[in-house]
Amino acid sequence: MRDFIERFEMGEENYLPHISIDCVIFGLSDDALKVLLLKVKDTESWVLPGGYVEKDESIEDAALHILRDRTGLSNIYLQQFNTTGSSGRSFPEDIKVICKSLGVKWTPDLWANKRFISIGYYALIDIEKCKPTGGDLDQEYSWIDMHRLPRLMMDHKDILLKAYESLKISLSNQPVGINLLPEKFTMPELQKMYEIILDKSIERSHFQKKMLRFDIFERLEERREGVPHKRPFLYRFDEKKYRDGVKKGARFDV
Amino acid sequence: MRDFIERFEMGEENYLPHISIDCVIFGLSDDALKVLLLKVKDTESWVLPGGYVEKDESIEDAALHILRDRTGLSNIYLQQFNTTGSSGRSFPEDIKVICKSLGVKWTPDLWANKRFISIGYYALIDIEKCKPTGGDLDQEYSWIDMHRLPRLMMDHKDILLKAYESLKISLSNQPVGINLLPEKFTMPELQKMYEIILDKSIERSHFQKKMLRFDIFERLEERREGVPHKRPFLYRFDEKKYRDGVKKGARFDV
DNA sequence: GCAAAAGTGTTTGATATACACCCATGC
DNA sequence: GCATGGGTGTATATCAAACACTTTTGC
Repeated sequence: MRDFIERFEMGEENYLPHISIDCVIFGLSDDALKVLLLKVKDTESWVLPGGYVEKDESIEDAALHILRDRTGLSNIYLQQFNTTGSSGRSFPEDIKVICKSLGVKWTPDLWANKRFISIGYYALIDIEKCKPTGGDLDQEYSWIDMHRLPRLMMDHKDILLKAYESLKISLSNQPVGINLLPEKFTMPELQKMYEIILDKSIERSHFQKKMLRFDIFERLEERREGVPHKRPFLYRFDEKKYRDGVKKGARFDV
Repeated sequence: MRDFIERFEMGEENYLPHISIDCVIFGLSDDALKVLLLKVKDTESWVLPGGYVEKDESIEDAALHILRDRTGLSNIYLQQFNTTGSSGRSFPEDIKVICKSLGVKWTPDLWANKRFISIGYYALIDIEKCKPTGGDLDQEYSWIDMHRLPRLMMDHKDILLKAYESLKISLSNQPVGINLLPEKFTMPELQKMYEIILDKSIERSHFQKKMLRFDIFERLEERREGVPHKRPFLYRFDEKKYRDGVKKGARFDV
């Protein structure tokens, strides 16, 4: 694991200047879409997990490193959604607060105070598989409901909302949402996922028929056990069938 | 108009380091989707119109400046589609060739040789309204058929293909294609635009019914004159109706 | 008159929507 | 037994796809 604070202090030598990576990590729990946020010590403000790009590292690898540090996961579904770079995009006052919380010396001419262009990625993960950590920063972290966001530093709320819009559009045309679920899932679970993210209710019978018509889910012999009422079948996403469908020009609109 | 060569020679002082903007400018002509490319003097290679970001300029403004310089147009439909930044993304040999064609001195430690992160924008324009110029570079330019691309320098072909994929996806869900047409257009013209870009034929009657059901086009009294055969009606895009439709959750899938 | 393109209508099958029915489970 | 959620079936409206018919224009 990289020692972030040490590298941060020598940021001018280690990182590409003026460029940052911000990650929006989505997960599902308690029937809600959640986002992993970090609390800045001694404040009531939160930030997105983020970092910088090493001079010999791709921007995607930089995002993957951030994700691995925060979630303990590799093999993550990752999607670049937006790069934001308005002309005066620098936040020296916020950086000051963050430096204080990290125990790092802040000066007015610190490299991190400069104007930054942020490359945004969102990740979709199965929250059960994830072991979140404060990373090297030993920060407080929390999975926070998309619809009950706290105050976020810098322009991270704008970035987060853009990620959410982007996710909704993707989910409407592609079955990316399966990355939020365990490998085996039921149709009601799949439906709930769509309903939560797209924020609308879907008719049960219609949903099942549509999904099965896509012909990208394999129904298993097993059923979900240990639940009340009738036990729903388990399904598994069939990557190959999906790719074949895409090749043939099939659509997966919800 | 900015003197690009002068600013390029002092690039280290004028621009954000390691960041470039590449623009894919799409237009329609001769029943084909075309892209504005610049020919590098004394070579058989082409490049995308591009540039760098001034230290006090937003990335979107940087793209708009490039577009204005190349097309003479402002008020352009502009869409950011991808940021590419693999770890070794530097092209000193290509930069050398480009410098030569610009009449600019090249050295191995030139700022432009360094690793660059490219922010990609595509623009949709009415090719008739456009007065393309080589810009300050006095380069040869050409509208080139998307399906007959020449050799492109650096990784510009990858960038171009990503822009095209992104355009196709957008066009499948949103009526962005109207930006490629004049203000007044006929249904057959609209249909042709979809057929060209999505690279598939669409049934005439079905297309008209679907488009009119969207309820975002206003049929005018006039018809397209000076054409053989029956004269088709002219239509105009109704921005307000479209926004209302989006608000109400209407879909515009083609 | 003829060919070609455009507007419109018709037919058939597929999908969307709403709802009904039965089944399995925990209490 | 009863409430609840899940699987499946049915009826109707809407839409997709293919095609036919009519109109309008240039030649």
